[in-house]
Amino acid sequence: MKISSRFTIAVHILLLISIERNTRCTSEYIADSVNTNPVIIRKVMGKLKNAGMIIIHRGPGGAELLKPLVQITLLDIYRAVEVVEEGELFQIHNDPNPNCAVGANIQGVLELILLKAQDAMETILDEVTMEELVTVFSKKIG
Amino acid sequence: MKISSRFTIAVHILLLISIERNTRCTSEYIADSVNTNPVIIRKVMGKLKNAGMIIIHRGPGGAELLKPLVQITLLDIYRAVEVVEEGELFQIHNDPNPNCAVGANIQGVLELILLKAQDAMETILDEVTMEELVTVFSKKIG
DNA sequence: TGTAGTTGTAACTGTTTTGGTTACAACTAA
DNA sequence: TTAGTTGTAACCAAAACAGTTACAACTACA
Repeated sequence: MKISSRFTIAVHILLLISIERNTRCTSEYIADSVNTNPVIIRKVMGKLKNAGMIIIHRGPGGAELLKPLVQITLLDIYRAVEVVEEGELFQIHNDPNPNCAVGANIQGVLELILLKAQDAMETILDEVTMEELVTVFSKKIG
Repeated sequence: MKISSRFTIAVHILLLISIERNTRCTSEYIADSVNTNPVIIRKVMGKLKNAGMIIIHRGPGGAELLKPLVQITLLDIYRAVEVVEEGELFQIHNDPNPNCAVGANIQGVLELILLKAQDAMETILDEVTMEELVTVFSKKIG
């Protein structure tokens, strides 16, 4: 099981838009950097648009940020591309036998712990902003 | 995307074996409590056996714990049933364009953060032992 | 020594997700 | 008007998941 690469592709897209301000970032241009199909890029960008992060220009193509980089965390992107449903990282087996002491109580007991685990993971994502990522990249690129 | 219910099924199995010490926990008996097919149970139990957590009796059926409950954490079980590969919770898109500044560096930068996020999640699982879970259940059951 | 009951495993099914592709209508700046 | 782009539908192949049937191999016990 892996969390879909839609998430890292979305980060890639936002980085390109943020760093290459002078380039018209069309789906084709971005697809070449990500190394995938332009349609994949358009689908992901559509989700970023729905989340209010970017505006996409239809005729001439390209996109721009709608929010300051500091206000976009990795968690925001993760949510925007819907790679993991809220509170449902772990699939708990459904319909355990309610006539069994274990079956009747396991869902409630595990849910608490598993939500906590998911939350710990998502908190790390929430602590990283696109601002920080762009800074790291700017230094690398020089 | 969801982490396979193999994980919570494995916890369910270990709880049954731990709590119903006087019952011969065959795959059929357990399947009735989990509410699934006995073959599913046998497959998961096979993994718990491979991890050295239980011993399974072939002829008469049933299984017993091989480790003290304190020495089995939820992380141990999660690893035993192989629901998420080590350090690969997040799928990073492969082959980004190395001729692009973003494409050439994104993997390295993201990997660090995503490993940290995965680790935070798994740490929570590591903090819960089967001993604690059994205690919670014993109180509920009374 | 049979035999009943159980495990281990192979082989198959249907469903969902993922990543990718082709095709094309709708849009817009030049 | 048109060239280039977006948005979307409609596919495809591969993998993962959960489930099921079938059956050989095993073992306690009558």
